[in-house]
Amino acid sequence: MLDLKFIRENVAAVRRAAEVKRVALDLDELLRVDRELQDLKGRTEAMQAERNQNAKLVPKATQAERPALIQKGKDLGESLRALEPELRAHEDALRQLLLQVPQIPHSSVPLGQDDSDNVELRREGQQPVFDFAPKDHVALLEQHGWADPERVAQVSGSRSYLLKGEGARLEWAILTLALDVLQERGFEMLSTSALVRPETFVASGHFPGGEDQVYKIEGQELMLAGTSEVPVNSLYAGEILSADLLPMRYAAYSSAFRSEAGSAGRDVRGLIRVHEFKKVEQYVLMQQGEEAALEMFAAILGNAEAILHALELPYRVVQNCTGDMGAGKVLMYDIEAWVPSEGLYRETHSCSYLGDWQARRTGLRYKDAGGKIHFAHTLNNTGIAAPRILVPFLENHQQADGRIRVPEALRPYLGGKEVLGRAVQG
RNA sequence: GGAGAGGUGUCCGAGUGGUUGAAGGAGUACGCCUGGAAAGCGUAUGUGCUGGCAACGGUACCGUGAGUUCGAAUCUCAUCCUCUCCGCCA
Repeated sequence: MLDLKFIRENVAAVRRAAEVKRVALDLDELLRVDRELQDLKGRTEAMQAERNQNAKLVPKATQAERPALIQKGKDLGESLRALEPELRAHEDALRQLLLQVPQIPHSSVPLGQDDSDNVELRREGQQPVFDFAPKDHVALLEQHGWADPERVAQVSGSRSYLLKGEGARLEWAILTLALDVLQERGFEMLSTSALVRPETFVASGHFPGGEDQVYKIEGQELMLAGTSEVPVNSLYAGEILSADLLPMRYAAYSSAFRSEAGSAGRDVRGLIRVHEFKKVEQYVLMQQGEEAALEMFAAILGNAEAILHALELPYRVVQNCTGDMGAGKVLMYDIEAWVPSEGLYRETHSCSYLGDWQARRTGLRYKDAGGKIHFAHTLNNTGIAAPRILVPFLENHQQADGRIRVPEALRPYLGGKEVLGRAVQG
């Protein structure tokens, strides 16, 4: 959501943002509804003023004067009621339109239609060179007995996963390592529920638009969040925080649920795209100010990179183009880790700066030292998402015998083991 | 799931139909006092929209939504949440 005044005064910029982000927005309709609502409100408030004045006269009036005043009050009430449906319709319409208004992208964002227009910024780490035929992660899981896809499908359907033994411990170890890295860097751990109210999705910006990606709980007004960004974003909804509490930096752990409606048959095999996964999300609430925000953006990007470094995974950093960045975002970079079996990089992290777009929806403000009130700015980035991270992890660290080398930084989390799994010949 | 109590400003807390945006206290800010500080004293201290250069107005908001009324924080209904007790339970 953007400031209505800003929209009025920057029509061209908003129009362009919607265009390059490929957001369907009838800006002219918005402006029209806004003008009409202003007019309606003016008339309503004038009548309310008159009604209030009139009502104040009643107790002072003599018995003889009262009936006339009360009648006048009734008439005013009648007129107000008559105006109400139109007023409400305009308010609703404006709110709906405002929810569709995209954030203005940062000047550095490349123009583009979709993820094929994203721009690679840099590559880090060495892609492994194997002197044997490398296996894909599904084969590796199978070799070590760490997964059981057929039985899981019977229990939970497709796009569900199960990890066993060392495989399960490995997932746990990686999550814990990520949490430790973030904690060292000043992030407070949150363990959050994925079960949230529908309005929190509106506040985060996932609604309207992402409804079919979300699981709804039958018979309850609760839904399952696809990221802890949703509950954390709404944690301070409606509050005016003291500025000295900011920035708030959270490493929020939760399960994440995604229906994957519309992903058709993509990535059904293995651990890339599952309905329920575990994620540590970096979430930052801070004061406004682009310079500081961009520094924070770099910091949370750096945190994710530190985690990948610790896991010794080759990756690249990609800047998302306007068409692939989401309506609410000012700036967005993805981190993609190298997946040898596919010979390409796959997204493991997604780093975003939203300006005050999210906080306006959430109603999250803070009071600065001078007593002025501003909307907070929000940023988020994946800390680590499992099991997807296991895909590059297993594949990059496989050895000729199929066993998995454990990077040094991860060994303390796995009882000091340097290698996982059982070897097979040939 | 059953029974009861309650949700008011940054916080505590008064307020059961009329001039209450809301007593009182705490906190905070500024000033006075003081060698300095504390205490004390004085003043100020909600948000959105809207009118105005401004001073200052108008309007809405006392969990949320609907209703009754000339007029609602105060009455009615629904709903969400919190607390206590019972039940169940990882």
